Amino acid sequence: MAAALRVLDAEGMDGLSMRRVGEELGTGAASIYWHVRNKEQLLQLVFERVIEEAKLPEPDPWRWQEQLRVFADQMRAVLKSHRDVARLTLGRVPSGPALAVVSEWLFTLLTPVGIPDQVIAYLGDLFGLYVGAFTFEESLGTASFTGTDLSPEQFFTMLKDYLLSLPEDRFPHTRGAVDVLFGGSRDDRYAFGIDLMLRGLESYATKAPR
Amino acid sequence: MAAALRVLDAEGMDGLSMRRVGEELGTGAASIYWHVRNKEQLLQLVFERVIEEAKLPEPDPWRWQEQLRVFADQMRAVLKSHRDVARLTLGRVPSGPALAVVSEWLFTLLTPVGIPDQVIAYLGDLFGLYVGAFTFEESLGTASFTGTDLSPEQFFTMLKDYLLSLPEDRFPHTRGAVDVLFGGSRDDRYAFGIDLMLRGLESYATKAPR
DNA sequence: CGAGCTTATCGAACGATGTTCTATGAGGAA
DNA sequence: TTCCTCATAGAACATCGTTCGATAAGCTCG
Repeated sequence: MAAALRVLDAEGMDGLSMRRVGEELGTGAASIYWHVRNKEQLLQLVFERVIEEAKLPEPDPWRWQEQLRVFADQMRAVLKSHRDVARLTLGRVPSGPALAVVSEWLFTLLTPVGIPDQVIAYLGDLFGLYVGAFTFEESLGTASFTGTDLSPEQFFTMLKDYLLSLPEDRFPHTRGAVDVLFGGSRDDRYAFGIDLMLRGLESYATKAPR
Repeated sequence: MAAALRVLDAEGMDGLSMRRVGEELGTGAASIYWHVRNKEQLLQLVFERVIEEAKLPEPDPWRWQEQLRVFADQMRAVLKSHRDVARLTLGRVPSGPALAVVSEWLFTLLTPVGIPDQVIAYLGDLFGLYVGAFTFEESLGTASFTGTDLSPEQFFTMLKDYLLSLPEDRFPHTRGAVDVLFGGSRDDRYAFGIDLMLRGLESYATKAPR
């Protein structure tokens, strides 16, 4: 059932209509409503289905930072492996089982180094939010953008030129740092966010794992 | 022009149709397309209009952490002050002027404490992403949720019960921490994210401001 | 004055969407 | 055979973003 939807997801999210799904199944559009209450529910099923693809390594508290990094990369890779699934993450809570597994994984990884339970709990949320939001923007990507019909490259060079045209006395730093503002790959930006959170987490880690 | 849209934004985003906007203006729906190319562009205008409401304090590097915190709270407050505007932030780049102002503010605030330019640049992105994503979820809030027609309270207590029904040997931490997982106000969760980033930033701050 | 241009609006229509309703079968159990 | 469930089909509804052509109102310029 939800399997035929993956086929659809592989051809994009806009244009994922009920009729299109029905066509994919060889049935009509209305037939779907027997299996599923809403389109919303259908999307939720797709979402959960994809989330379950993530595999977690055996938690090793001695290398908790590295493992969190791997976890973050994993999640992003999974979300990006299916077209537009990233757009479904925000505001969705993963299905019960997946939630439990990730939660337990985080606790067994981080409790031994002295990080408080409350911090771990919030961190799970935060991680999910970050990877969700980042891949979300990545998924929107270069689409439509600002309502103008400029290509993303055009748009960015325009913005760049604008920043360079700023009065030098009022925007000295920004003018000088325009290259560093727009430079950097997406991977770098993603890694930076994870890194910043990890650095923050270190200030909570009091013990060495025993 | 964009003024009449704020009135509409005050009555929700679903149901913000071109026809409704036209009605608000006392004109038809098609008339809008003379002023604006797309609905996308119209939303962009609304977004920029709202972003400009944010006021930044005079940057004071001696209290950079406190000021970043109030900045974050400011942004969230602004995004929440207009219904559903939060849903527009993700994937959007603020209009040129606003971008320049915020960027300059960040540089003058953080450069004096020794934080590298590259970090500041990425941080601007990250902050925007975080506040955008958080308010986004807040805006979706309790709507529709998982495709089921349960109220959010019902949903959460169900999820809670599920976690408590887990086998104790395989999910010891999660079972024990179920209250801390679901406890905590939204404000607390938001503050935690900001806090974690600030703690991470501290590890970049090498100098005391002079 | 009036011709022509820009500015702005209007109504009708098109195609597409999510969803509902009702009718209609297929397949097994009684 | 009869009945019940599982599943599908088609038609229709309301709504949406968008396009098109016609139509004025207000201005400038000859």
